[in-house]
Amino acid sequence: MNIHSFVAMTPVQPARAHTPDPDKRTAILDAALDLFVERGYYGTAVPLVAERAGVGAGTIYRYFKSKEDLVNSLYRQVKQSLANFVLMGVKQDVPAREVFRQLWFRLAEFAQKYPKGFAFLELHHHGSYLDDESRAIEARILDLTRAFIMRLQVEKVVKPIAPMTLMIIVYWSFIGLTRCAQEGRIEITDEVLAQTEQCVWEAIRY
Amino acid sequence: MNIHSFVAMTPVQPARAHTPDPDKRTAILDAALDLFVERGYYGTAVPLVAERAGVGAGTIYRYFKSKEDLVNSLYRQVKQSLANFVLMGVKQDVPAREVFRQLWFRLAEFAQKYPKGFAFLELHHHGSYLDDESRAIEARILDLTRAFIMRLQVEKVVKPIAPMTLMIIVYWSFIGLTRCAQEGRIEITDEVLAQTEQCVWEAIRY
Amino acid sequence: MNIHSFVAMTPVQPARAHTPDPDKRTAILDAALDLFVERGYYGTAVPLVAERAGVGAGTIYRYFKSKEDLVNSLYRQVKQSLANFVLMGVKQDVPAREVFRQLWFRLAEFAQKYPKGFAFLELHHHGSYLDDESRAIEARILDLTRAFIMRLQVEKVVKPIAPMTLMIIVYWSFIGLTRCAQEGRIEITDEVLAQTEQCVWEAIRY
Amino acid sequence: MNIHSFVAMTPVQPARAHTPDPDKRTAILDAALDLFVERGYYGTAVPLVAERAGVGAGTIYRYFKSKEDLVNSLYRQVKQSLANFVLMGVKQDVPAREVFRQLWFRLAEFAQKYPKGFAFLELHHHGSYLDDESRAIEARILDLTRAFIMRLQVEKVVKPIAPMTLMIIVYWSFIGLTRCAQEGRIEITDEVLAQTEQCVWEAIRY
DNA sequence: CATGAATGAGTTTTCATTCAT
DNA sequence: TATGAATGAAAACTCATTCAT
Repeated sequence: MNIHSFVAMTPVQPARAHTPDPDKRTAILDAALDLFVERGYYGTAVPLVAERAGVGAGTIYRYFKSKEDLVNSLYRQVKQSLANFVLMGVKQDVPAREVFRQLWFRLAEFAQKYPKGFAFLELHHHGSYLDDESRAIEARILDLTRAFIMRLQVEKVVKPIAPMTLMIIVYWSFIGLTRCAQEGRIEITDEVLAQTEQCVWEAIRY
Repeated sequence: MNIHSFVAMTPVQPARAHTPDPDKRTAILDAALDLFVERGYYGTAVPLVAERAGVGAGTIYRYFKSKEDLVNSLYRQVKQSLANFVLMGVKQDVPAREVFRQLWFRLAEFAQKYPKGFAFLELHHHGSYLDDESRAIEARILDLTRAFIMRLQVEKVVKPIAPMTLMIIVYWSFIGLTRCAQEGRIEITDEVLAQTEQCVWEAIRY
Repeated sequence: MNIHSFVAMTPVQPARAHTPDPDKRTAILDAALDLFVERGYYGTAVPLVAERAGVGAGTIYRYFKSKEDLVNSLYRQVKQSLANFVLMGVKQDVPAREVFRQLWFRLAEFAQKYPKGFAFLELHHHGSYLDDESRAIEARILDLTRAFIMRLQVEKVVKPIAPMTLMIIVYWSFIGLTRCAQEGRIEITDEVLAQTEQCVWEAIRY
Repeated sequence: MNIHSFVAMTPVQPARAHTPDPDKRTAILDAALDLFVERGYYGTAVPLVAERAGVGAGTIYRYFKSKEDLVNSLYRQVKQSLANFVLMGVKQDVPAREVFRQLWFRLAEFAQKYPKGFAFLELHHHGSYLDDESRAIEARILDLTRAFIMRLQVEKVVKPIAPMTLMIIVYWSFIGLTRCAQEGRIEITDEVLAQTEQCVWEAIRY
């Protein structure tokens, strides 16, 4: 069970006429995810990805234009998966406090189910190789989230300051949590999760 | 004006008998800081650092044993500078709320004065090349901070939950802020800074 | 015609599954042998070996882990070939004097057929880069030779002194001969060979 | 007590107007001898020679044109010292057998007194860097030795074959002895020395 | 004169990408 | 179409030599 089995359910991957074997593409993405998280982008040799994926080195280049294209494709898929997973799991017809709680725990569920996927999104210094399309996806997700926050602001349940600021506090607190957990500094128990959720809510609530 | 002009005022750098030209050493560290932030550690070739520093490629190896030694020296200097800057600028004989405010704005002042230095500390997945000494410095700073939080907990001004959790919320919110500012997503005005400080305080206060 | 055409007939080279082109491996070994003899190990750059072998520089590293691995592989093959060639060509059911003569001329035949191979074995100060396996091969050959000498001593046909001493006189006299021939100081004719064989025999005979 | 204190007694070093400090020159040669024997020519960095000699790196280039010039100067001095030492210690008005014994033990005495000097002469693959002058010295010594052998041949005490051949047997047997001693394969006791002298004499005697 | 910091050409080695099979 | 052996450009690092002091 891997993130791409989830990814596969989403309409993210654009149909590329010349790549007739989606299983092989998925195998390559899975292998790349594992290795990028373990060893970093620059520390991962393409032939190694091929070997782990069980394909020839040249085959990778039938599915991806370059190593950079591979990492960008991966980034897009995982980012989109995260957004889908979180947003699709939230019932909106409940009080704002409850919606927030759901979002937080949905985020936690994703990070727990697909730790490598989440780690990949936040662990690296993506800046140097992300392309415009990847940045566009990020921007779209950001817009969705901003819209949601603004709705809460209209309802006067969260503070009337720049939505971006509120998002940063919530999301980066969560990232800090997972990062520290990865490095073994803390363990993310249900209790910790509940406590931090409460803290962060108090940070943003009206 | 660069972080090392600040670093130079602190007694951080261990005297290395065989490197008699501190200017050149500083020039190399400055160039490395710029480039590591721009392109990442693995994305930065040593000759490029040399060129930007205005020295020959071989010269780097007169001041640093290896590229890894260079990045670790840089990490230690900046990390220590940050700790010194923040802790030395805080008056302790004031209410806890005020101490927290001072810490936050001191952090912000550092990040504003030496944006690349702060970015460097948090932008990378340092894990793969930091050595024991660098980790020791990190641990020492962490301990200091934890001790401070526990004092606030005894005074019942912050929540009685794991100090690490509280630290994460505060510090990673700040990191998120600077990271987004770097990427041009927000601008860190005095107002934003005051608002976020207030939010984060509400997250951790008792 | 090169030493490796001989080597190829012997079961020396261990099967390396990941190197499916023995021709290319042989071409690299041949080029390395030429160059190491001409310019020494440290005087020979890897790309030069590649060029002479007619392959890319990177290709060398598909067949050998490192330059040191290359020189050790070469050393082992040549040393083993020499031992095989000499020992396999000697009939043992003849008088000791005759066995010695056969050994001497067999050695000479090898040195004449594969002058670079023989030169390589003795020309260098191998000490600094030979690994344990290479030394083990050397030790094994030494033991065989020592055993042979001790048999002659029991038969009272050679002097009853330390076998190592006798070996040194014989083998290093031969090495001196080939070295001087290489440097053009003498020419190794059949007559010279016969004369020296007689001299050396008189040195060690009882 | 080092070989160059001996060297100093010989008229070998040509007066070079621009090198006014023979002590410093000697210090450099001594350091180079030590290091070349320990680590080989290519394994020895010039600044290391300077450090061991207690001079600046640049100073070496006031006494020697280049690293190659340094190794050649060293080679010439040691080679000449060896020749002087051996030839000057031999009384000629005794029977040929006795002269040979004296030569052999004089050689041994040199190798024992100045092991590094002797090792340097024979340990390396000098071929790649020795210049014409060094080769000329070698040739001169060779001629002297050849003349001596031819006298013995006229007296019918050694075999009437090419003098070079006889020289090779004697000298390379001795080299083999010292080389094996260095590598720890044998120990050169007085007994071994006497035995080998006897063997080698029997090799060349009429 | 003597120095030793600085250099850049050269070293070994890696790896993203290609292309003959 | 899929492969993986081959490549060569580029990486980190070394060191003989120079030259400002």
